[in-house]
Amino acid sequence: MPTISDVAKLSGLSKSTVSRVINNYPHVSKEKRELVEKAMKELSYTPSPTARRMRGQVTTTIGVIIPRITNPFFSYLVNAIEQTAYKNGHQVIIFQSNENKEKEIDFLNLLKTNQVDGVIMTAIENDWEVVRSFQEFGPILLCNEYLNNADVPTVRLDQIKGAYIGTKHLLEKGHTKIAYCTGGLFAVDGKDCDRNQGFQKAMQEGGLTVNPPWVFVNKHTMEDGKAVMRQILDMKERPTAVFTGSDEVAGGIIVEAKESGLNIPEDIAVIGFDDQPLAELVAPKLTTIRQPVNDMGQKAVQIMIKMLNHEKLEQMEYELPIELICRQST
Amino acid sequence: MPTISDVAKLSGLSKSTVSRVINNYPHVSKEKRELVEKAMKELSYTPSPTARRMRGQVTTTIGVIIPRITNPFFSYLVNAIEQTAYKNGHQVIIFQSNENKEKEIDFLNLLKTNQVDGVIMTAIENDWEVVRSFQEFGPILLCNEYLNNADVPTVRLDQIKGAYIGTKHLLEKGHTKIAYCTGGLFAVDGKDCDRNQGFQKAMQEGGLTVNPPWVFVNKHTMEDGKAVMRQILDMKERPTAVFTGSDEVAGGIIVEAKESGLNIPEDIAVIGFDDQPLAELVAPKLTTIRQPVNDMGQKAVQIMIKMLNHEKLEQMEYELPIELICRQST
DNA sequence: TTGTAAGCGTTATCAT
DNA sequence: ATGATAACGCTTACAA
Repeated sequence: MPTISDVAKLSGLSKSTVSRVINNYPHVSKEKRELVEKAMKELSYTPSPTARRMRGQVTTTIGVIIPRITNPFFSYLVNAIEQTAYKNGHQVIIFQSNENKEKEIDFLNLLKTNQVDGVIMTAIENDWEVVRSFQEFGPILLCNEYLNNADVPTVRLDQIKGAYIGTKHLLEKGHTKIAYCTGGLFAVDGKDCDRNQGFQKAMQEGGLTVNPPWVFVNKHTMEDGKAVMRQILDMKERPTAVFTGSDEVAGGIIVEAKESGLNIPEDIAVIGFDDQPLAELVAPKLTTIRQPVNDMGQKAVQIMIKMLNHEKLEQMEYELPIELICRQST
Repeated sequence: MPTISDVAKLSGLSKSTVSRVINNYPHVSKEKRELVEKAMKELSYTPSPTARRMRGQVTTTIGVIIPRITNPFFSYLVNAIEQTAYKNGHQVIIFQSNENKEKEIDFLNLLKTNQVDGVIMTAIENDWEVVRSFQEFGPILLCNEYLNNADVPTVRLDQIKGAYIGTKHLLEKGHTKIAYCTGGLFAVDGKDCDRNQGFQKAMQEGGLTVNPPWVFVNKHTMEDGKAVMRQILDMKERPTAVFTGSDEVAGGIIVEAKESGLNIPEDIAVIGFDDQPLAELVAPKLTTIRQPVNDMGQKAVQIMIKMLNHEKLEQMEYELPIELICRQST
């Protein structure tokens, strides 16, 4: 690989001048500039980002932390982030935390060592106190995930509303025995907590109380969904509807229910969350809460870029709309 | 951020000794080593990978080029690659080419500038002659995608066989009017070409000829699948079975067929490729060709690591098994 | 066993 | 307008 010195030598000028051309500084004569450009072309020279980074300038790489890429919600979110970043000349590095605290720390360390210039977190595994301490090494932005009293810029949806309208919809269909699946626990901070609240609010308004055996926590995958349905089948008193925290789980529930000869939505209604492509694929098609992933990814990158440029943000929280998509599973 | 000099100062030793401890060189006295370790801990020091990279050693970052992350086949493949790499202390950077030649070149340039130490390509957009030229900047490995006469290490499946057993299966079910969907073109090099061959071989053996209007090229997504089905519906003479190059396309075909009141597999049989999770979700469940994504990802990383270490490879081509998963759509 | 010093490819500072 | 030089944080001959 040719270096800046090679270009300098070939063009008969100094490294400084070459550097000035590269970073197009104002005070370089047209004559010399052309000389340098010719030499660069001739050697097909590319500046070394490593060296530049060492020198302490470039801020072009964005790290994105996701739980797992095989969850379509996140693959679509990452896709939106990557596309937007690329258009703006930024590179994206994707990290899977696999819901693992240590791995998350490993990745945040890349911020510390300047491997990435900023981090977009779509989920948080460690306590906020731990994550916060990394803010001194570079900007951190929350996207999708959020904390209720945190001092971080956040791009989020109104999860309370999401769970609320979903549950309300089940109530309107006449259900009174409603089960609830969440990806998190039933009482924590942030996104999942808000969904729990939205669910409980709707239940209360309907004059219903939450039945603990019908609450399933830590459910993420299609397999989890199948397992949930098997548990429900074993119950003496079964719910007539299930609210889930993800389309994948909902899909698993539907597949297993049909396997056991149940009809959907007659015997059991199911509502998903995300509006993933599979929602249209499964039969019956899935009623679900649509999250505007593309907009969320775009917005997140736009804000991250502002943060990297040390621009002031107008707001700390950007909230995007969420809506019910009514199909056939309810 | 503390540097190696800070550690040296605090421990009262030289940078060299600290460096020796970091890279655990043999000849350091236990005494000094402990001194250094204590200082490192005290400062919570992390060596700067940027500086190390500049010095020209570290080879720990692997780039992976995929067409799009929202295709489950690739998200699962990337997942396997990432997990394996992480276990071996390697970092993975994911690039979406979006089937775009320029973007692919942009990413290969990271190899040139030492941003990544090796590249795993799961698809190739540019001509091999172009890609090959990047080999001088670091190891390139083909995974999933392949070329028939190329001098690159490759981890691949027997695509001829895959298409062959799929088509054969349709023949055995008594079909004679078989349509064919591919992600590529109907006559190129590599993976898709082999599938075409497998398809044609089975057709010939069944005494059938390929009907051009029933060949659909460049089909990738569920939407593409729906469009294909709509085209088929408009035909005077319709095929009774469709072989597709991906479960997503097959899913789209099934959804659209059901929408139009057709029964599957009675009116039209559909066979997918990949065995993605959606294969179990769609009704009827999808008959498909399983590709061992996990094994493929694992193997690819293992070989890439060998290449990075300049170890000699026993073979240039590693072929993994492929099998028919028979469900209800045929 | 340990330390000194040069060098990796840039850019910023200070002269000229 | 241009050039010499130091500095970024690390590794590695070479010396001691």
